[in-house]
Order: sequence, then structure tokens, then C-alpha cells
Amino acid sequence: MFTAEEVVAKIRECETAGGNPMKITPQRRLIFKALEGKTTHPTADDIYREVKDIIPDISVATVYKTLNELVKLGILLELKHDGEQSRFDPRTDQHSHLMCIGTRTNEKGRAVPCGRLEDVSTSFPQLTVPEEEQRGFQVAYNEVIFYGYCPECQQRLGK
Amino acid sequence: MFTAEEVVAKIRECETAGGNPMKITPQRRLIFKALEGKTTHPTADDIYREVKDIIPDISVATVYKTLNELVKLGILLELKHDGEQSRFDPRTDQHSHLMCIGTRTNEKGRAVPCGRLEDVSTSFPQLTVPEEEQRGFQVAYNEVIFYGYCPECQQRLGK
DNA sequence: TTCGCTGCAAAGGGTTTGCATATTG
DNA sequence: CAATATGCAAACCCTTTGCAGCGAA
Repeated sequence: MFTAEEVVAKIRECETAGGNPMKITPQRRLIFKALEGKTTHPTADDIYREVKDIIPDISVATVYKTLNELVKLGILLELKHDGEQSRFDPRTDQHSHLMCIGTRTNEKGRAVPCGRLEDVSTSFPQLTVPEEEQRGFQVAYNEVIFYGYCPECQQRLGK
Repeated sequence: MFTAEEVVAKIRECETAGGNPMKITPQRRLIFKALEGKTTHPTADDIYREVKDIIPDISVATVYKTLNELVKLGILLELKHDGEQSRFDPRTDQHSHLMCIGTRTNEKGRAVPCGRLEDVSTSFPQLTVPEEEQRGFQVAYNEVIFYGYCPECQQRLGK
């Protein structure tokens, strides 16, 4: 939940590990813009393909590096929950996710996950681990993921 | 939560997609044994290294294929929540997990996740997605992951 | 005897890295 | 001007696949 300009402003305030704030390059500005207001949880490759239309010789490496920086700064959330590509979420407030577990068959006859991922505004800070099962862990936060079938997969799979 | 023999028995009852039950080979029996009662959530490679001591020329491919079969049969749970290797859990009843978010620096000076993963007996079937956020999804189940620092990482990182 | 399984090595896919060069602050 | 970022290609890591021969039922 941010605009590209807000990201630029936030970055100018921040310090990275090295001590200096990230530099703002045209490539990065474009990546921020691509993330702006997105609720689709794009993959790095989604972002890459989108910015490539404007700066055709941008490299995937640049996209990955930039996204990783934003994650480190806490401006972006990285979701790595299906064993597939990471997905990125510009929304960083406490919320949950709803993920589709349907699969479809690709050209090579292989099952590929639908992977549709949606935000759910609710969070569940009240959930706790029973004392006797904490094993000395210092719990920082929790995450709730709801799994199910999206409307398209219900129809396709006859669920 | 099973013994190798229970797995064998369960498999003999099952039918695979092809119609016939999986065959029980010495390699597979050994893999079942390696999983028996394990609460450490081993990776495929952990299992591979363990069985390799007994059948030295077993291949990783065999381990992966066998684990995947067990997952398909619902005898084993695959956890793919850190973007790292999948971890396997012989416990298939409803439960939650506690994962360490600490990192350590490896020989190459890179941050690698601790990744310690523990079972938590509690599950939270009562959690639901507000109607207006379901977007037509048919929710099947949910998963709760508690993140925090394990005792070792607390000490090492001074948390 | 018939499928399914094995080990091997190669392919796959997503992500990261190393490096020479170009840019930002 | 110093410190970072860029693009490229190669490297990485985990996992899967294709295949010829072997072995369970």
C-alpha cells in the first residue's frame, strides 16, 4: 500500500547495512511504480515483464536486487508459501492470505498450481502457542493462511 | 506419527492413480523407517543422507519420488514455507508450526536461515475469512505458523 | 510376466553472484 | 569523486525427468 513517491521518500530516510541509503535509479523508480497499489501479489518475473516494456534492456537481476532491498527495508513483504516463485506484497500491515490449491495441467501434461493469492484484512494477534509447547522460542508474530479453491478452479475441477 | 510397518500396511490398501498400489522395495522400507517417529521435519536430503549409510548407492531421485508418493497418499505432510528446501512431517493430524526466523552467517559470509521447525499441537479450525473477503473461494482448511527465535538464535543474536 | 522401481546423469526453474561499466548523490 | 547500481552470463540449489535395466507381485 504505497505510491512510488512514498517509497522514494522512505528510502531517503533509511540507511542500509552499508550506512548509505539506496540510490534511486530510473530502473528502481519504475519497479516502485509497478508495485504501486498492486493487490495481485506479483512474482519477480511479473514485475520484470512489466518494466521491460518501458526499459527493454533492464535485467532480471536488477529486479530481484531491488525487490530484495525493499523487503529488507520492510517496505515490501515477500511471500514464499507454495514452494513456487516468491510473491511480493506491497501491503505490509498485519493481514492474512487466501490461497488457491487448485491445479491445472499445462502443455507438457504436468500439474501446475493455480496459486491465486488474495489478501484478507483480518489478522489474528490473539493466537498463541501453549507455554508447554514453546520450547524456549520467543514468538514474534504469526501468520494465517486459508487454503481453498478459487471460483475458476471450482468450476474447472468440478468442486 | 507412524511406524514403517503401518506405512506398508496402509500402502497395500491404497490404489495409486495407475490403479495398483506402490511396490514395497528395500529402499522404500528404509525411507519409511527413517521417517518413523521423526519430529525434526527432515528435508529430502536429510533422509537421503540417513538411508545412504545403509544402502550406499541409493539415489536422491528415489528418495524424492518416494516422499512425493507418501505425500500424495496423505501419509506424509510436505511443508514448503521458508523458500528453502521442503520439509516433511510424518504427523498428519491438524496441528500448527513454530518456525525460527533467526539467521546465521555461513563460511561464505552469507546469511542462512536457522529454519528450526517445531510442531505445536493446537489447531485453529474456528478461524474464518469474513464473507465479504472470500471472493467466491471455497475455503478448505487453514494453517497457522508462529514465527520467532529459537533459544540458540536468541543467544547468538542477542535477542 | 508385467509393471513399476531403481540409479544415473542431465535438465529444469527460480534466484543469486561476480564482474566490468555506467550512474547517483 | 566515491560508492552503488546496472546488465550480462554463469553459477547455484533444490527438485524432477528420461531412460535402460532390475525386481516386486
